[in-house]
Amino acid sequence: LPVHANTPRSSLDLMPSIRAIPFGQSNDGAAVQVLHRRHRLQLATIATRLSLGRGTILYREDMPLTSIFIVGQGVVKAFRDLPSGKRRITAFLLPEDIFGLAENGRYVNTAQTVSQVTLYRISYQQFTESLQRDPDLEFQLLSKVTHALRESQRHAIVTGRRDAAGRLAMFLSMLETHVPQAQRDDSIVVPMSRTDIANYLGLSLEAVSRASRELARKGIVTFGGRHKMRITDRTRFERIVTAF
Amino acid sequence: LPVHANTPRSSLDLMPSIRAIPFGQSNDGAAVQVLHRRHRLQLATIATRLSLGRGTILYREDMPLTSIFIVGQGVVKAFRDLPSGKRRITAFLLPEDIFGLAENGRYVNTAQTVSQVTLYRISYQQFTESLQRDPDLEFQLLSKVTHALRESQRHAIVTGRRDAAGRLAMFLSMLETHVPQAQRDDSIVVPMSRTDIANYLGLSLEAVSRASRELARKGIVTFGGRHKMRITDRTRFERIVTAF
DNA sequence: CGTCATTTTGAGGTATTTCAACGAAGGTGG
DNA sequence: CCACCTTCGTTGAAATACCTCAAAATGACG
Repeated sequence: LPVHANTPRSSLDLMPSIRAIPFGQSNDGAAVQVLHRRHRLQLATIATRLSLGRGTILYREDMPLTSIFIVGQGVVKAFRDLPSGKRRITAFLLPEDIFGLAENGRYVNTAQTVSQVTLYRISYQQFTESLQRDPDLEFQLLSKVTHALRESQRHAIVTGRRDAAGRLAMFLSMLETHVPQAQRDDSIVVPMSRTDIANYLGLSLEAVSRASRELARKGIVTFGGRHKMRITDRTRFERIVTAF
Repeated sequence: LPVHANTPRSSLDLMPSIRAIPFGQSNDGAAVQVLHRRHRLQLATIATRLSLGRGTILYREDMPLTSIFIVGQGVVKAFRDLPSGKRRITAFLLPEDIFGLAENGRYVNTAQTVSQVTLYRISYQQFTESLQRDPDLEFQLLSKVTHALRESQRHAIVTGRRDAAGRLAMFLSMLETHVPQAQRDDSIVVPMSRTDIANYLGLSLEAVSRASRELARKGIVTFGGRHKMRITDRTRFERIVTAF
């Protein structure tokens, strides 16, 4: 499945900064902030760059932990499939996020690319060795995991809302803040499918579809295709996001 | 409000191990595992021991970060009050958990004691200094925050269930695993109120009450007062916990 | 042993889930 | 470049489960 898998490299330009690092004996998640230049350089020397197509599985739940990953471009989803057949996406990993959360040496989620993605893969062993050699790097990682924890709590609060439209609005608001927007206009890129959004928000696909239509019908947002949207009534949009 | 506030101490016996440490520029949560003996000793020298009654507010959302806390005995809840008036408990902090999650120098949740509690308070500044001096301690903390992240994801999955009885069963199951059980019999201590449980599970108080009654009526559990319960049909209990 | 807070119970309202089927979009191969 | 096929998304209607409101009952505390 890996399309490209180059050997370790040292080009700083190609090694992205890190936003989040859930890892180690347990965990996954999305984190934040940027590593210092020298940390990036250090990690670049032990990272393998990957370019992967949409839908590629990086690892599955319960598989032995072998590597952690850093997102360069694109979006990855981390999810768990429940006995009922339902799927719960625990986090979307965006550029600069680091992921590969594990527990007792096994990944706790399944990771799959949502779009064409550029990734940096680092063997877990080498990663931990780097951490032990560099306390500063470790502190950066700690900050990132902490941030991921905050994000996870936020996620729990969003899914606690009763109204589908409100949950969707909060999700779109989060996209606007966190997803790199290449656009010059004020449109927001929605890289994931409606199904993915439903699995993230804890709603049925139909509920997400209806909520989208509802926001559009009320003139609050406009969709330009399924992966691009624009907020046309910021006031009412914020009111919905906040009103809970 | 603090009932007792002794000066810093160095008694290792009285300084509990740490289970979770969400802290720093952002974050809160519950974590896991135990610090090494010498770490506990080190923290004990800078910690202040507190003995607090039920319902004591330790800090409020948006207040400036001044200290982090470690639970010795008892239970603390971390929550956010939403504009609608609803309250969402993001985590229960149990013995050995460390908490005081903040973001941009301000606590992200409000922390309040659920029962009579013994706490260790450490000034944030001294805490970070200890971390910088001791990379091992920092690594332990990283492990704990990572664990807290896993717990938060688990919480999100629990609240994603549709059925109240199932959510309650998962909650009770979690209590059985994590809450110190002084009892010699197989009964489970439920330190928090039904209202707290409702706020944690994202249900109404009435729904929790009805779910409790439902489990009891079916003979799956038995309640001995509101704060003690016993699982009388382990098979069906596990079936409910797992069936989702 | 009385008061206050918490919990239980009942009845009705509402939003989402389900089930089913149609429609649109994206990808592949001829 | 078009047709076909598969996946994804939209729509409609009924069922379910929780929420809300209101009131009684239970338990905690002093």
